[in-house]
Amino acid sequence: MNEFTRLDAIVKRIAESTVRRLSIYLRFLEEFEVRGSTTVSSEELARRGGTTSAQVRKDLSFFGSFGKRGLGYSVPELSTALREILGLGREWRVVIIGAGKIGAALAQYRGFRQRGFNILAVYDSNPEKVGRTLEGIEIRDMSRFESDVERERPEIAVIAIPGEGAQEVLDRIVRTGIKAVLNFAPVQLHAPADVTVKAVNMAMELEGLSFALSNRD
Amino acid sequence: MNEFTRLDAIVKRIAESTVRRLSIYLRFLEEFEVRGSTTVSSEELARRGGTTSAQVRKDLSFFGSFGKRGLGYSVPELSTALREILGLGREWRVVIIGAGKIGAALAQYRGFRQRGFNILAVYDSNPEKVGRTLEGIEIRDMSRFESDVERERPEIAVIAIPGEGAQEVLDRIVRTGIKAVLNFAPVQLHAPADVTVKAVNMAMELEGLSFALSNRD
DNA sequence: GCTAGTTTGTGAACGAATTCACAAGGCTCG
DNA sequence: CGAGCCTTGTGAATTCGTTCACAAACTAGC
Repeated sequence: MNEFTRLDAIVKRIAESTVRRLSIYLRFLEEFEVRGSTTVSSEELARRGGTTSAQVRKDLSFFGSFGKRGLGYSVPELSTALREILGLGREWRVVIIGAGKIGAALAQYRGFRQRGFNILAVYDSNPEKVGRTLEGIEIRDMSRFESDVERERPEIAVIAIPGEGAQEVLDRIVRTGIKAVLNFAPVQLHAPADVTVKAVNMAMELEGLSFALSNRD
Repeated sequence: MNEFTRLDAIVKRIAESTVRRLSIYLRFLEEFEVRGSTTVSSEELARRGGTTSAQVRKDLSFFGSFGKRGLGYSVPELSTALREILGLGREWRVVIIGAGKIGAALAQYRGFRQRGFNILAVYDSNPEKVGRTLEGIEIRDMSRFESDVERERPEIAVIAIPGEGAQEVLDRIVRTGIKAVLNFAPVQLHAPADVTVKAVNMAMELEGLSFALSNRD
C-alpha cells in the first residue's frame, strides 16, 4: 500500500509541468462532476488532456494513491484531492497593478473568483482612473499600495502594466513581502528565489508560432 | 569552423524551451541596440535572461555560429539572425476571434504590429458588435469567417472567446487550412498534428502560484 | 470462490534538456 | 610577435522528465 502523504510532496521537488497537468485534470474532473460521472480512468483523463495514462498515474503518484485498481478514480474524491494539492481549498487575496485594458479584462474575468481568487483592488497611478471602479472593484492610487498591503495582506500580486515600469513595480511588490506574482508585462523580471513569478507572455507565444510556421517540413 | 545552416534547424527538432529563450534574448538585444552597445557576451545575455551562459551558447549553436571567441556577439548581427530564425523577418497576417475584453485588449496591443503581426480583422457573432471597429480594426460577423479567410489568407488565428465554444471555433479554423493558433480560452484544445496550437492560460498560471504558496518549506 | 478482465501504482529504461569543462580562436598590450 | 586574457562552440556527463512494462489489487460473472 502506498504511504505517501501531502508532506512528501514538499520534499520531492514537483516539476512545473506536473502542476500544469494537475490543473488540466481538475478542469476535466469538474466537467465530469457536472455530467454526473462517478469514476474516471487514467486513460480517459489522458485522452482529454492530450497526454498518456502512464503520465497521469505518475503525476498523481507524487501526491498519493487516489485510485482503485481495476476501477479507476472516484470523480469527487480525486477532484477534492487535486483542489487540496493545488491549494484551491482556500481563498487567496489578489491585487492587480495596472487598470489598463489587461487589468480591466482581468478584473471582469469570472474564472478568477470562481476558483477562490478574490481581487481586493486594482492599482494605477493615473489620477483619471483612481477612484472609479472596474466591475465593482475599486481603482486605488498606486501611492497607497504599501500601506494597503500591510493592512489587507494579499498573497498574490498581478502585474498588468507596460514593460517599462514592470521591474520597478515588482521590486515594490517584493519589498512588501508578497511571495507570488503573475506578470503580464512582456519583459523578463528578476526576483529573489523565495518569490514565485509566473509570466503570461503573449509576445513570446506569438513568436513561437512564427517560428513553427517558418520551420515546417 | 561551424557549418550549420538554417536548414539543419529543420532537421534537428528544436525544443520549445529553446525557442522561448531565443525570444527573450532578442528582447534584450533590442534594448542593447537602442542603448548603442555593439557587442554582448553569452554571460550578459544569460544574466538578463535568468539562465546560464552555457545555455545561451548551446541554444544559439543549434542554428549556427554567431559569435567571435574572446569577444562575444555583435548586437546587430545577432538580432538579425534571431529575427530570421524566429521568422520575424516578414509580416504575418492575424485574425482574432472574439471581440470581448480579451479580444479588445489584443487589438490595442502595440507589440503586435511592432513585431510584424498584422491584425486583419476581429470576428464576433454578437450583432451589437459587428460593424463597429476596435482600435481601427473592423469587427466582422463570424458567419463571414470562412470566405474571408479564403480571400485574405491569414496565417495565424487567435481564439479570444469563452471556453465553451472554443473547440468548435478551433475546428472551423482548422478546416480553413490555418496552421497556427493562439488560444486564450481556458480549455485544453485538440487539433491535428500539423496545426500548432499555443495556449495562454491564466487560470493555469494562477493555480501554479496557488500550488507554490501552499507548498513552501 | 474461482477465473477472466480491468486498471492502478511504480521501479526501471529511456530520452530530452541542461550543465560541465575545455580546446580552439581571437583580441590587447607591451 | 608572444604572453596573457577572454569568450565561444561543443562533446561528454549529468540531471530531469517521460514512457514502458508488469505485479498487485480490484470487480464481475458464472
